[in-house]
Amino acid sequence: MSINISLPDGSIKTYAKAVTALEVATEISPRLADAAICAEVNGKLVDLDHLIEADSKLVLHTFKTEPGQEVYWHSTAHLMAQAVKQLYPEVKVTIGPAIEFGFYYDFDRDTPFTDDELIKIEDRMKELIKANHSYSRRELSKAEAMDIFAKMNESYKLEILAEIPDTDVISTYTQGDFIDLCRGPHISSTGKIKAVKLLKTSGAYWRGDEKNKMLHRIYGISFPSNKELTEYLAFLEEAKNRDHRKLARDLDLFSINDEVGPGLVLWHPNGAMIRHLIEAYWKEEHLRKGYKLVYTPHVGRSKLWETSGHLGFYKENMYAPMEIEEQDYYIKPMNCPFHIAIYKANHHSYRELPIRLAELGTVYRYERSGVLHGLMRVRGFTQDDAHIICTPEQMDTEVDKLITFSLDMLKHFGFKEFMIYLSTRPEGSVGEAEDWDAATESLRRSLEKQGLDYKVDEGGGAFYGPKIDIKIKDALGRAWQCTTIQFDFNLPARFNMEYIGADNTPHRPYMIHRAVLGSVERFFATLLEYHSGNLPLWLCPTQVMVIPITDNQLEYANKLVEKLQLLGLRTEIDTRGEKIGYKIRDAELKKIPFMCVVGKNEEANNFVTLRQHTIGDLGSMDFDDAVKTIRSHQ
RNA sequence: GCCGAUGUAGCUCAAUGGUAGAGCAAUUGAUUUGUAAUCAAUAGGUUGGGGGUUCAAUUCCCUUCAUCGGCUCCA
Repeated sequence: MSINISLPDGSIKTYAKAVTALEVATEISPRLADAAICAEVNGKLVDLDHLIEADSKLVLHTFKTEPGQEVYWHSTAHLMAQAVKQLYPEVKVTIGPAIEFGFYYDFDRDTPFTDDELIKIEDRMKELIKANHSYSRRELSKAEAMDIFAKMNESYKLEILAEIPDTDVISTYTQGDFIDLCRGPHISSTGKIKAVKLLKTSGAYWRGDEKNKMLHRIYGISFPSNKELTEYLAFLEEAKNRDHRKLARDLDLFSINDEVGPGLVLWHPNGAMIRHLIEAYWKEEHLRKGYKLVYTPHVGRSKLWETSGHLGFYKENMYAPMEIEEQDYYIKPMNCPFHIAIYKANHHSYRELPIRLAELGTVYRYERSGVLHGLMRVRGFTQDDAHIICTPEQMDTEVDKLITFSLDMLKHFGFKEFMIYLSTRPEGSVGEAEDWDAATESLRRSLEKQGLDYKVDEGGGAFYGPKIDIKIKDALGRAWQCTTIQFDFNLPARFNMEYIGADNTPHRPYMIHRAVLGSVERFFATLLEYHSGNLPLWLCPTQVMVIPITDNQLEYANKLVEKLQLLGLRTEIDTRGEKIGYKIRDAELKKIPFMCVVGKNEEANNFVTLRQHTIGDLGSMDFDDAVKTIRSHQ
């Protein structure tokens, strides 16, 4: 009897008896065997020393694949736990998974880990790497496992074990003197970890629930080479420079003032100009796509929020009411009830639908103090909100249009990569099953029809309807949610929304709640970080800086400014008595896309010398060519 | 909210119990400059707020506010 092992390239290797994944790898190439982290046999991740006893499909994972990275980091987490247990035996271990970048491990101990302790732990890890302990898997019964961890007094492991069905195979992994309950797989030995760095500590609740005990978490990362670690640390440094909060200070875009209040944004002239340009474009596009713009108040009577249900399910995010003439008014956390009120101000025939109401609606939500973050998470923000009210027959077309519209708009701002999620019905939802199904299928159909890659988040929808979320990936690989397209089966019923059908009887319309940018604040922050502050020309508050070399060119320079401004180019002039290098440096640091340098030569020939941000001197040319060059970047 | 760190001039940062400093920015003056920083002078502070210990607090303690990093990712 022979065993056939098929590899991803289509080739098949035949063996007379059972072989390990590592043996197969070694046969292919010693380098692969060295780089291999784990194996995938018939879709199941296993250790490299896993014995293959029947015909199988085999994939070998290195650090270059996602499963490979995950296993590598997970094994490093075990290594860290080993180091911690050696240094601080009284600490109890809990869990330590791999995450998107690196890993963490949560420990139960009275005091947090200090920076000095982190260094000690890292040093111990390096010693353990040198010792090159192998990770060995052992399968055992639940009772045996309970016995082992009870003796070690590892109560969290016992808690985890207690939840595993008795019939499941339990496995432990041991390296050196450290044993951990773990499904695996793992790398073959600690020596495979070449570069490791512990990054930060933090508090984290046991199982993420704030009712549970707070544990102490250590985050870290590891790589198969020092070079990769150095590159990763440089990448973190780069991320810091791109942080929208830093860019906002450098470019004077916005600030958040202690006296005004946390999470409340002050838009400075430069930031406000960019915002204005975003909003103007947004409005124009919406009008072009058949939306009607509306404006609604910032507060509404408690009755409205009772009807909408927000006082029931959203109260903890709402601010305390203010009393006006013995009536409670709430500042709005959402725009929907107002848009519905506009819809309901008139009777509607099916002939009028779809109705698309759009508003840049500013809302206020209570966010817990610990979660505020620059413009990404604030307490007062403006949603680019719209509500589409349509008949069931129109639903498909509307969803289809929405997805196209959203992606087109995001692309216009320079974004290229998107992550799309379809979230389906959660438990405890409201609305009819057939409505949910119809809406979910409509969303799915549109995604399929447009050939878009998407992930399904089963049960991840809002309680009132299924949704599509589009997240933007920035240059550093971080994802930010922008677009959300959500069906709502709650509010139309609560507000008793209707239209008169062709049959002359009232019908309940479908309502789609959507935001393309998400919120202007978050979108602005994402945009800044994505472009590293080098915004597309059409969004720059100052597009051209005119730089006269000496005061003798002031008149010529001022005329130039006037001409550029007349053409609609946002132009400033730097008349300070500084040297040209100084003024250029200043304009470069402010990330102004174009500089017009004018001296006596330019004046004599009626020329300008153009310089482009980050590119440099573009040479002398006449005015029209300069404008043409600038506009070519529009 | 919880855990930890931080809070000194507009910005970036010094000063470990004994009169709070620097660079950049700002203001003034000189310089009129050719592609990423000209020189000099001046001004700028209740060291986040409040309380305490001390002869003396930016420094030690308490409290409060804010900022930063975390708090879903199943052994």
